[in-house]
Amino acid sequence: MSDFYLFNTLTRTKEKFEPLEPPRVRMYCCGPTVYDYAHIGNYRTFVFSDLLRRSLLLHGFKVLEVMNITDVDDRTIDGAAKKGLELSAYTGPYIEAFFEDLRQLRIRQAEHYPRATEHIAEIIALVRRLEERGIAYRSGDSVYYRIGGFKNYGRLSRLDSSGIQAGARVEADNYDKENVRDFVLWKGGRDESVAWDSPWGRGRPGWHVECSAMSMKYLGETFDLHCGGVDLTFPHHENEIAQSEGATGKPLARFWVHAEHLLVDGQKMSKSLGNFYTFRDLKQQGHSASAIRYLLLGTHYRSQLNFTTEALHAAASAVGRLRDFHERLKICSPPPGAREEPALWCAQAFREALEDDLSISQALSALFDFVREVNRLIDLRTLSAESRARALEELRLCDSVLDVLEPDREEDEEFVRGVEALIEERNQARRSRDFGRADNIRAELDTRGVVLEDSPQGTRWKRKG
RNA sequence: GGCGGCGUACCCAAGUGGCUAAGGGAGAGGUCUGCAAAACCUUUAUUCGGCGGUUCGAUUCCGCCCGCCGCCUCCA
Repeated sequence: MSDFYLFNTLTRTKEKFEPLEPPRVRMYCCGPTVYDYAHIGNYRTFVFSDLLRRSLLLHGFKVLEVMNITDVDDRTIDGAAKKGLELSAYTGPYIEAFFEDLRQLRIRQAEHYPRATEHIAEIIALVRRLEERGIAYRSGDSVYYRIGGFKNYGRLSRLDSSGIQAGARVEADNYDKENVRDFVLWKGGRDESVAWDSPWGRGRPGWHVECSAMSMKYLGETFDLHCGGVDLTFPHHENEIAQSEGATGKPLARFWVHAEHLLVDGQKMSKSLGNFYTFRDLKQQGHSASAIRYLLLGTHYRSQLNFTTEALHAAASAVGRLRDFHERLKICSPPPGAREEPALWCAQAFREALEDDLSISQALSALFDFVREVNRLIDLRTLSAESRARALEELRLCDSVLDVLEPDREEDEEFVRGVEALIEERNQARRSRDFGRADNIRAELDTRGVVLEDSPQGTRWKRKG
């Protein structure tokens, strides 16, 4: 079997990836904070983790994936307070919306989606463990992590203390801490409605600690890989390492993999610039989920991805090309006696590209070379039945990662009957050489968003765009 | 101030110390078609931000400059 390589943020090099207990890969991905609808920048990261997951599967690994749902933090608490809702009543709809977006974007489900609010006991246990080791200390009503007690602090992000201090924004409550760089594990004494009992009084968990507690619960003290957006490298992942390794004395994850940011029209997405989009916004503008998926998938994960309307249209066209090819391959009738084409493969090159640090451009290049070649053979009518079957299998393998071939929506029966009735009427007109009538029907269907394709095998139709 | 990334055709985007600088989109011409669509063929970078250097040879390595972007305590 070939090897699988990934760029490891810990070493800043591309390394051979091997799980601790092959073939099972245990991975943890930082998920959403459910204070609002997730935006396309978030989905860039989640599509990346989906690509990683599917590439691991294509390679032959088994995957156990955990993605956390952060349902308690300042933003969710503020949001709930503003609307006068209980925290869970506020976050619930956003959690549902998140899963619906994942479904439409065809991001495969992780095995577990633990929520912070459902793991308070585990979080408290972890903080106690850190206390016992002398790494956590109490100050006021809160508990903090003592950076000085963990010698590897800064190893992942490669930020030294001077760098951190030079650019530091000063936190409002830093006077509670022994050192500005210390971070909070348990926030107490805020007299908020959102609080749990703990050995330190009522309070709530700090941001980073949930991931340490939950990854440990579902994946063990050491697992294979941890991924998320680049901005999480510091402080979130650095702090996760400090918490987990501080408590266990064992490495947290062997590989850290980070997805670069998405830009919109060349700039960081922000509400003030007016270039802030949720997945729902884009759907509303008429863009298909598969085009969005393809666009998010198509740029290497360690490069910034510039999201533009033009690129979205290009992605839609590329998906259309693959789908047209798939349909054409399914219906083409191989002539008897055609020779098997030995050169007809692409899945291996596709897979090998992905095994090389998810080189998606190379993978797509191999796929499209294949599409052109097979189309050519179909045109020449030299594609054998065996080659056709193999080509379909090759395409299926590639699509097990891309997942863009299936149509985005279920057609409702009434619409389909209407379209098919008009197609039949048009074909009668064509048989009687009434081309004016035939063209009128084509135009009518066009206004309904339907494009026709006449072929020796009959008339096919598809949705425009 | 510290750390890091990027700049390849009209757009997106791979890649390599020298063999025709992938692939997708868009445009142009052609084949096919009643018309279309799809598909195929041809075509669009003697050139890889600029200037130097190393080298027989650099887009690829080194230096400087210009431009863009990110991180440096709660942002994917």
